[in-house]
Amino acid sequence: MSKQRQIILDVLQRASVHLSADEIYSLARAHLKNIGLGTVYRNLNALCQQGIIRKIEISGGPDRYDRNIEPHDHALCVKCGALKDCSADLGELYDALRFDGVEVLGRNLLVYCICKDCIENTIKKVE
Amino acid sequence: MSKQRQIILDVLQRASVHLSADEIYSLARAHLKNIGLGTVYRNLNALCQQGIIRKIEISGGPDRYDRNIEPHDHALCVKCGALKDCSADLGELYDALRFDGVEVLGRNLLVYCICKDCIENTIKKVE
DNA sequence: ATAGAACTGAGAATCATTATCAAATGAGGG
DNA sequence: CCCTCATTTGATAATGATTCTCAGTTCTAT
Repeated sequence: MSKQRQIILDVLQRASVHLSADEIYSLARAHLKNIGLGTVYRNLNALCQQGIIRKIEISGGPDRYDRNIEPHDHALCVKCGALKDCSADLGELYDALRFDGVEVLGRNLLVYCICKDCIENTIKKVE
Repeated sequence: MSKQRQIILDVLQRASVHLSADEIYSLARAHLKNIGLGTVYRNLNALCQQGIIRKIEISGGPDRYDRNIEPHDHALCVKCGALKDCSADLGELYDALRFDGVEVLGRNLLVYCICKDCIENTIKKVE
């Protein structure tokens, strides 16, 4: 575990939202001014492979990284970009796939939504 | 509906699998030899916006396009890349989100799997 | 026919990510 | 301590998918 990898992991542990590689790079630079963006990607991938963190693939945008490796899903606010954890029960779908002879490995579920805050702000504007 | 857009739509209607923009481009060129890749993207996006086709965003690969606009999900075989339709029931998750004041707009669900054919081929190799 | 709008093909630009590679770092054995 | 060898780094080039730009072409409606 190199100094760089430790810093990247610290940044992720401390983050309250799911960060993109570029955001992690910026935050890491505050601790190690000439860390390279390539190093950030390299270590994020390594940490994913080791199962220490998890990559959340957002279509139409950069991937984000999540320190919570428990299986869970995400809801993306299309207005403000906030990414919130949530959890779907896909047991029935998995069973159906297995019944067809398919081996299920994992999933990537993104729910597009408008979050509570954005809805409230819209209402305020209309008033 | 320009000639180009009609060709692109025909290609999609005729396809038995979900094609990427590049694959659609290749197939369209068989009908109109100097159609541009930009035109393909432009029309695919227009058709999506009109709700005539649907974009399936595959993390870590090019987007695919689907003429089936009914809400449904997809299972991707990580061995052979085959993309199969499937359908999850996310009613409970949607209800939970709505209960929290979130407006649900849609979703993108991709199940990673190993398809029946790939499993059978692996067994044959081992034998 | 003709003006204006919409669309095209070609290629440049963009963005996220990965690959490359010489230099820096680190751990273990003498 | 110093040397060796492997790992990792930072900088930068390369890649791949997609979007943008723009001059030229094709519709459309009068």
